[in-house]
Amino acid sequence: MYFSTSEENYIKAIYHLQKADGVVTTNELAAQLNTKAASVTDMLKKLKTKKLLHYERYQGFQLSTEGKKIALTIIRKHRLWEFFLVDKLQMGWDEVHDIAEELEHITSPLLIEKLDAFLQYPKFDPHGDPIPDIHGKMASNRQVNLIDLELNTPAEVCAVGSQSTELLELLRHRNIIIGTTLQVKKKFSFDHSLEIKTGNKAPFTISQQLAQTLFVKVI
Amino acid sequence: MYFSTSEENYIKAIYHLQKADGVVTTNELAAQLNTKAASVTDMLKKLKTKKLLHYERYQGFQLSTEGKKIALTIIRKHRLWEFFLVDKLQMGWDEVHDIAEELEHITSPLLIEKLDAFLQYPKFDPHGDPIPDIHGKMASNRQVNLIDLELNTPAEVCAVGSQSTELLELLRHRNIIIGTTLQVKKKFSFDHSLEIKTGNKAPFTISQQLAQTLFVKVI
DNA sequence: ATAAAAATTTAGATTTACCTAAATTTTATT
DNA sequence: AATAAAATTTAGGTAAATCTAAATTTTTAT
Repeated sequence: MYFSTSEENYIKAIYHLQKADGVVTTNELAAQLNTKAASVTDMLKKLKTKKLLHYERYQGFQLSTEGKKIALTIIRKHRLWEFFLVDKLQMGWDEVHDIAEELEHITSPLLIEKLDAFLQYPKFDPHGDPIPDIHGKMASNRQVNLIDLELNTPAEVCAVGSQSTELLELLRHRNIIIGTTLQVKKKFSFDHSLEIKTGNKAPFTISQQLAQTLFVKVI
Repeated sequence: MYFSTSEENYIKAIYHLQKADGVVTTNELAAQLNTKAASVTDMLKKLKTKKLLHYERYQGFQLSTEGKKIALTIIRKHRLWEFFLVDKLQMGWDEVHDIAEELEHITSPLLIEKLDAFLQYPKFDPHGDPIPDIHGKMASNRQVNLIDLELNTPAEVCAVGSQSTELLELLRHRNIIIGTTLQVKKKFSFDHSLEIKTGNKAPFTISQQLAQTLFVKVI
């Protein structure tokens, strides 16, 4: 089945958002794609008829198994191209994203397998994100300190740096447990505090001290 | 200025056709692009307002200087990617064209300069066609025997293999002189005769013997 | 529990790049 | 030179992916 560039961009964006929030909402997706909610609704209907999406109006949505499979092939292409651009063409890791956004829509599967072989089957892209293999399997993510987590990157809390009761009390208060999914929305350089978002709730702020004791894996 | 994939495909096709025929006609371009004459007319108007084309209705058309410049950047990208696919990814020279048709529309100029450097500034693509440099300059084409000229590739007659009066008489009859622009439209394996087209005229057939005495440069 | 606010969907337009069919212009032929 | 044929353009329409504005549904807050 053929997918347009626009369809592919929606599939990929839904994949990333549902990793963070479980279920995705129309406005959230519209914001992610810099488009309007009405346009999103149109595309959701289209993806539903193509059986890529579980969607009931007003109820949020998620990719189907087939949809996730498509998402992973696109992410695979994106990350392989990023690796190529940095490793072979000597570009900076910070200047390759937009180019890879275009390259990921090139259709030939043979091209991607040849590229993967040429690059010697890299496991991580230049940002540290794992590259799915041809079957969609990928290494689990590197564990990073919350302080180092990139903005708007969904991650899962996987370890804490201490077991002090004070820390655990604070975490309980913030509703953070091992396995909680979150993103950093802002970094304030004045005091290195972070604005955090978990699930669909309103963002809140945590201190540098707290962030330094938390370890996360990018999802 | 931004050009859509479709605009770029038209520009490139016009460039190749005008190399062969001097001036391009609507039906010719429609045939080349597998589309309809009416669609071509629409696009011609658009390219004219963008000042890429000299066009008066019913009178044929040609790229402007600016249009040619754009065409050369697209051809540059196409041929560099073909070189990459064959030289680095080990693909066959016969399986890279369609992939390069997609890759040539990737927009980043930095990408292309980095790619050119990575490939060590190749002068010819895997089909023997010269690769324009960043300024649009390219080596003159390799001289090949007409028998070996690829289908639908505009070429210019640049030498004959003998000066016999019989040959010259035949050439005069066929209206072929040094500098004549032609394309091979068909190859008949039964007797190795070729169907040839020059300018806007109806195609005609020439024998294997005649083709073997003619040398051409791809334009 | 209900009204206000927020989120989502529907309705109806717009732009790009196509198309078919009809009209027009050019070219070829008698 | 007139007319038939071929080429080209115009007119009007379609599908994809957007948009704005209005209507609907869900959520939130009193």
